[in-house]
Amino acid sequence: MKTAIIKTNDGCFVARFTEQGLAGLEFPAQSPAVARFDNQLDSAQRAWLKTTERAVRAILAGKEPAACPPLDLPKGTAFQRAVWRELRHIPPGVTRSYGEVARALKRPLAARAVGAACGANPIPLLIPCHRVLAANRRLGGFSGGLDWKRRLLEREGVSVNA
DNA sequence: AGTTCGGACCGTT
DNA sequence: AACGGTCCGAACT
Repeated sequence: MKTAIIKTNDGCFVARFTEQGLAGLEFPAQSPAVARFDNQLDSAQRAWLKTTERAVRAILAGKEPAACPPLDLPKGTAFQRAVWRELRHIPPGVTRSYGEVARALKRPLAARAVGAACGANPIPLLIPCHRVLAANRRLGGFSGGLDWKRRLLEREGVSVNA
């Protein structure tokens, strides 16, 4: 697993690449105690990095990315991957509730499990878990911090209840 | 209107 | 067996 940095106006994101594709994306750490980075990406990974950079910047601007790198989601359960795949169908500016995602997966009562799967999402932004709100149209939770969730939604033109 | 409370639900560890 | 990025209705203010 190789690590790369993506600089944006909102801070430096951390991207993790395997031989299969992008495996992880981390929000900028408040304490940039960044460990050592072996930036020895191979050529395929360098291409993925550029695609990832453009995709991240697009989403930070509230827009749909033109392209995404291949995603490598090794340690996800079948249910989690089903949730993550469903999330990728939600375009910018659109939100669903945890329960709605559960129903789309034919597990109408699994709203809480959907929330847990969102929390386990290794690639935020590209897998847009920030577009999933509580049923009362309030924010719900977010692993990366609710301020991030609110900010991302605002950039997409979504207004959220206090 | 808004808020709190309790129970029920599901997948993961 | 216990815990969550939940949900809904009921019972409040």
